[in-house]
Amino acid sequence: MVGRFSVANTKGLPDDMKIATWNVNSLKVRLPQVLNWLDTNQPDVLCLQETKQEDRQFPLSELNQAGYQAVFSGQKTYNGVAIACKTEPANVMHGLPGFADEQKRLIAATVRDIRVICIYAPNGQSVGSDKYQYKLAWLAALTAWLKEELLRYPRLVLLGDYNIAPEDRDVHDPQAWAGNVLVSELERAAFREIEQLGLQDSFRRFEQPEKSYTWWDYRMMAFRRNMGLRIDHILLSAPLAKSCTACTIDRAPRKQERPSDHAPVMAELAD
DNA sequence: ATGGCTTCATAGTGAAGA
Repeated sequence: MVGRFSVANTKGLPDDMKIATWNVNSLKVRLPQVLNWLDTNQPDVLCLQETKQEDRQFPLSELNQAGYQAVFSGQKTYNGVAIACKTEPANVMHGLPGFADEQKRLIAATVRDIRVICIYAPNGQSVGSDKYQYKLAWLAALTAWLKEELLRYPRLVLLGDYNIAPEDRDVHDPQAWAGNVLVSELERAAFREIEQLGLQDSFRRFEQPEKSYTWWDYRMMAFRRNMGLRIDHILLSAPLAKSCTACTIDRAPRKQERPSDHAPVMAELAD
């Protein structure tokens, strides 16, 4: 499909879109890997989470040199989200409307004709904790807002670190994790509510290897033993899901020196 | 075994992540 051009496309851009997400666990530390990954994979859009840096530190010129524009919403130490894209982003929005929050967890922009929403959902720490309640409230506010956003932008992708493994097959050891944060029934119900808005998990639209995960603990040699969770997702509205030709997890960066604990996920769209 | 590792922070008796 690469290199296909449509008559209607006056900018001469291909109709294909590669849209990716990666929790980098500090953009400062991971920038060389991010630039390398962009160079190798050439996505049209890369959403980043846990950039962990204030906006004035954001490596905009490095990304520009790599051929990407970027919008970002960061803070010191924690959280932080960004969208890097090859074309001009429009209608940029920071945070969840109506949800007062110091934590930088959402940024949205229109790239070409697609509404891109980059999220870093709260971790929740432990079931029943204050942070767990905050996670559920954040997800509820996200879902309520998405309902309107989908009316404004029918071609919409919601991607990022959801901090939810939707099903037992997304968990390396479902018995050990049962009832834990990231897999608890209320979190999974919140994920299904998002799906019920008409957003489809692009990864599950295709045949996938068993035991496919996007996050592995740094400890216990968890990556080598594939003790992981699938918690990073790319959800597509119906018009985009129809044109999705692939969704893959790229484990290669997790094998490198000083990796993020998350792997990138990428979806490919074709008209 | 509530640990293990990594980051950012500060110099802790660390905090948080997932």
